[in-house]
Amino acid sequence: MALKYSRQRQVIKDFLMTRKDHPTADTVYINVRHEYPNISLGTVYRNLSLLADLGEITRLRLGDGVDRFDADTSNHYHCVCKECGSVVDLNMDSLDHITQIANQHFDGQIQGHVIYFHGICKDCCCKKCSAKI
Amino acid sequence: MALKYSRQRQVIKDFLMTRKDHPTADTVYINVRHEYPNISLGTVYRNLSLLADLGEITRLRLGDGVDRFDADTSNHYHCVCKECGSVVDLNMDSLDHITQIANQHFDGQIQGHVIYFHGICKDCCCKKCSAKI
DNA sequence: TTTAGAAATAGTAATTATTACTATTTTTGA
DNA sequence: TCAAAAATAGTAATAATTACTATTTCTAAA
Repeated sequence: MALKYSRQRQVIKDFLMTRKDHPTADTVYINVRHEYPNISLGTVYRNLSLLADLGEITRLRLGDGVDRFDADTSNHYHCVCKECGSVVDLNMDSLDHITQIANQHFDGQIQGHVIYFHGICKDCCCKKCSAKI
Repeated sequence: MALKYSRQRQVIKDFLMTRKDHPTADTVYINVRHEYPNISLGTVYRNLSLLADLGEITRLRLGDGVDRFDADTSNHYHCVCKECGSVVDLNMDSLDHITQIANQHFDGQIQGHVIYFHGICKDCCCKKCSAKI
């Protein structure tokens, strides 16, 4: 039951810390293979889940059926670009008050919320503008 | 391309309108079979997607990897019970202001948001209370 | 330093939700 | 009534993820 060190887990976490684009398990797998060629996909999934359970990374579920992972565990939100599908960080204060509002309209007990935003990312906005020129 | 009537689609929608618990495609399938025994699962999926695209029902994605469907298309939120997994309606005003707040912290253009709450539903709250007596 | 047992791995198979395919049936407008 | 378009049932395929198992790695204690 005790956690043991594994080089694979370390490589997975190190890789995730270099990325700000919230990669999927498959993307982690493809990239980590560059420096650890015979790591298995199951190992990537198992360690991403383990790290998420430990709170060392965050699992993002943005409704498209694929889990994404974020090495930044600080409290922040995300925006999904409808044009390119990218997931961009949104650094803003936690919207805790909406949990309070929800509780006033609910018979049980509300403990938290999940939010993600959707729209158009900076890059796709720029592309649209220059296309109009 | 023109939409044609289908009895199966009608039965699916009629069933969904009787339910307030946001059933999954499989739950719809199992129940609709009672009155339409040889309907196929593919037909249920296709029609739920079609009805959602038409805006006649709403598709809910609550991060557990299973789509749920709601015949109530009015603007409201949902709470997922961590004890029993039920999905309960939360009738409260739309939290449009958070989209504005998010836009102030984002370089692109935010157009909307998805929220769901999690906590303990009324029934599970009651069970916990009576267990303590 | 050796070693034994626990934990982790690689590789593969299985699972689950969903979509795609196709021959047949149903719907509907002329 | 009839023909083309749309929908269906039944089956196969897909995609993401989890489970299984023999082997390897890690680590604490001798």
